[in-house]
Amino acid sequence: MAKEAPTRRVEPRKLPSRKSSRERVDAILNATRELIAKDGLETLNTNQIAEHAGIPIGSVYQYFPNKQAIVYALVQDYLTELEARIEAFPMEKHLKKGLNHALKMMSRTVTAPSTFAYERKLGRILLSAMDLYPELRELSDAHVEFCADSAVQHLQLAGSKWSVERLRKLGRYILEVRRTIYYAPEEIMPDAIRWQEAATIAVISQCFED
Amino acid sequence: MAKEAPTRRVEPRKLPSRKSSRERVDAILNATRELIAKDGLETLNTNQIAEHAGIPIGSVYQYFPNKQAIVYALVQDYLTELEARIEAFPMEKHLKKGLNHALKMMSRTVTAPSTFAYERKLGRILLSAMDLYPELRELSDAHVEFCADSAVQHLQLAGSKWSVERLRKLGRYILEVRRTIYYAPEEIMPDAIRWQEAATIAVISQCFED
Amino acid sequence: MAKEAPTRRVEPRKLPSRKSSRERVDAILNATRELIAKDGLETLNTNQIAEHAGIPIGSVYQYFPNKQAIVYALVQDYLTELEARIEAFPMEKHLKKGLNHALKMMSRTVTAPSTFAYERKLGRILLSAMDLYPELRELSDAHVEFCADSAVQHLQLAGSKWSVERLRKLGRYILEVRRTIYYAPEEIMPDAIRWQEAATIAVISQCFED
Amino acid sequence: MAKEAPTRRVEPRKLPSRKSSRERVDAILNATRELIAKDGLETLNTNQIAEHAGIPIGSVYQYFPNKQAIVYALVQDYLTELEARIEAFPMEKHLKKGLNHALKMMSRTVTAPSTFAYERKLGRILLSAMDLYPELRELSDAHVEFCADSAVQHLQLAGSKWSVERLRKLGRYILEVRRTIYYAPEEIMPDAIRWQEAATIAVISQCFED
DNA sequence: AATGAATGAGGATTCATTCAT
DNA sequence: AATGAATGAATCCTCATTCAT
Repeated sequence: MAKEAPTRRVEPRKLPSRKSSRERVDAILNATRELIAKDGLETLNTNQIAEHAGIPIGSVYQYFPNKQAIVYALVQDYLTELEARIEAFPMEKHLKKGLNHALKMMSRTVTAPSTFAYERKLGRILLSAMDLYPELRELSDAHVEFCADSAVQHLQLAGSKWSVERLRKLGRYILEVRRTIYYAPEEIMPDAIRWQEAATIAVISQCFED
Repeated sequence: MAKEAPTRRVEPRKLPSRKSSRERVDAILNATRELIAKDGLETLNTNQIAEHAGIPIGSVYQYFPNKQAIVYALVQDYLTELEARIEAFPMEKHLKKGLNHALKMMSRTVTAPSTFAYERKLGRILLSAMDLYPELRELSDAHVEFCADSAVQHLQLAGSKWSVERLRKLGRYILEVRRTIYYAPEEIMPDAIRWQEAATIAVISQCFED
Repeated sequence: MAKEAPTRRVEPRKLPSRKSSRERVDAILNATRELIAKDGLETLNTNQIAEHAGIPIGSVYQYFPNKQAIVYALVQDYLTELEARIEAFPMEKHLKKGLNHALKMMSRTVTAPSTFAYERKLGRILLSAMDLYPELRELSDAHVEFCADSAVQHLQLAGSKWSVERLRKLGRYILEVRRTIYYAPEEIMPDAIRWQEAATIAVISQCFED
Repeated sequence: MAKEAPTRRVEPRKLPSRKSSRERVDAILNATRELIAKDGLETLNTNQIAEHAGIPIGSVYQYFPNKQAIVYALVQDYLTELEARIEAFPMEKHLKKGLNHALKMMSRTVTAPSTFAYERKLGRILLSAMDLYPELRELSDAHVEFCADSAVQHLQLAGSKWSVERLRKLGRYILEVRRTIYYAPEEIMPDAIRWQEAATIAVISQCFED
């Protein structure tokens, strides 16, 4: 019989305070980012991370209780950055120029991907990882909550008459649409951003029409 | 130094001819599908697959040279099915009722996901796997080629004046948009399909406007 | 605890009588010879032998009860051939031209290796195998007996006054000397045969001097 | 088709520095020596080695990258010892008492085997292993080079007029002759050493006569 | 008799994590 | 606190041999 895959604790063992601690945590995270971008998640291993980061394996476990926690922190960092962008978007300001302008700007700043290919590739992998690893589900869920809430606020502010429940659903779907762009390969990149804008607006527009 | 993760051979060891062989291959693949849908890819192991399929481990290796090859076959099956749907779409017939109608139908039949939650979940995992496991990259690339080619044909048939190169790019992007729906969670499902339709059409429409 | 390495039965399962049976046995043995000469004994496996011989694996087990028996038969063939050469040596005839001449001729015909490099290489491997695989010990022992007995006869005939026990020991040692030549690499080959002759005679001469 | 047997890496994973590391490496090597002398190479397995050495299997792999590397180290140790004996032989000193005396002493000290039966048995197995396992070929080749070079030096010093090429060949052949004694069974042992001496000298003498 | 798919015990190797120093 | 050698459960995969067809 297949056993249940147990979910392990993922909180960092301690919050690094000394400067060198913060540096070490960053070294670990960056090494992990590079290894994941290079070889994927399947072959990732902690000794490799320590070696690549130039840090003894014992010290890695000083900062992270286990391997999952490293990937967890990576995803957390990533989502936090996305959420910061959403939080910072000044919907009111843009609404003054009209709904269309507001939607266009929101699409450009909130849903647009990094302009750096490396970050896009990493983002793509991290998003995939959230689907494959149960440990990351809680982060994913919290992010979904955040984005949905935020969407409700923004869209109500913009004048949508949809119910909160429906707007939340729409927010969750927009989140998925936004992923599209992370999955877009390099080769189609200048165009893809514009198409992404069109797709986002087409979806969002729904809640102003019905 | 991080070594290159070697890519392993993934062709099935032999083409099963006897009836029971085909059955066994199916049993292996189905067991794997269920285990993946249940616990994800990380904890998947060959002994578990064999046990779940009710087949001795040695027999698993009679049909597949290694563990990766099983996942590879799964993804291959999955993509083949998607491609069959694309190939079967009768664009000409729908064009008679106008471009808008044709696009809507294409979006509904070609880019819409299975109506079965289990298949959507599995699809979502397999799509993620393509990003995380280097062994699957070649399958992913071939699928992208197929879809891009197909898009060029359909869109030219529908009257787009864009160059082949541009249409190919668009085709590749649409492929990514379609993924959106696989990543859409159950809870937003009836609505999401309609939004998906809107997003797809918004993107495709671009090539008829410029 | 390390278990005793069990010795398995090694008699051929049946004596092949039909022509095609004999051919099949030869095909198996020759395939094995080639594989051993190519990759050594460690990686030798029965499925590989069957494939290389163009014979189904099931049929291999019709003629040999197990893998060891194949190698056993190979060594047996090889030793039988060496023994035939010894048995055929006409010591009396050569003695007529004197002891020195007899020793020289014996060295040339009895202890000289095949002139074919492939056979020398195979011989070298088979001789090594006799040291490494307990299953072959009995063949090796019997061969030693045969050679020692034969040496006693030949050397007494040639006039040695040593005791039978001592001559037997000498015979066993000569057998080892003869191995030398099988271990001689290609590159030194024309000369090595002459040196081999000198070494053999030097050893044999001992029993006529004391 | 028979595939090429791949040669695996055989360098020790790390050079042990701590005292206990060196002890562990020795424990592994000695356990392996005993198991090989007892049961041969065919049935040797890593778990057995670990158990016999009183060391966890994981630790075995801390010092050796794979099973082959252990045998490789064993053979290397063995050949190094043989080479040390050759390097230490004071040909000049012995030449003062004449060529015959020098050759006799060289044969006695350089080409004679250990007086310990256990070591002879192990040596015999290791020498056989060099023929059977492709991984050991490079060690064998290097040893041949060393011995041939050394022979050239010694024999030139002793006054041989042969060309370097010819002396090298002779050196390689003497190496093979020396093996004889390792293959000599226990029962003929006191005598065999003397016969070995005679054989060696007979061969070496060739290069002073022509 | 001939076949070759099926079997599963056995063996090599990895790697997350610990803990003695 | 910092280290990195040590651990052994876990997992992949092989292959000699059998036996149903």
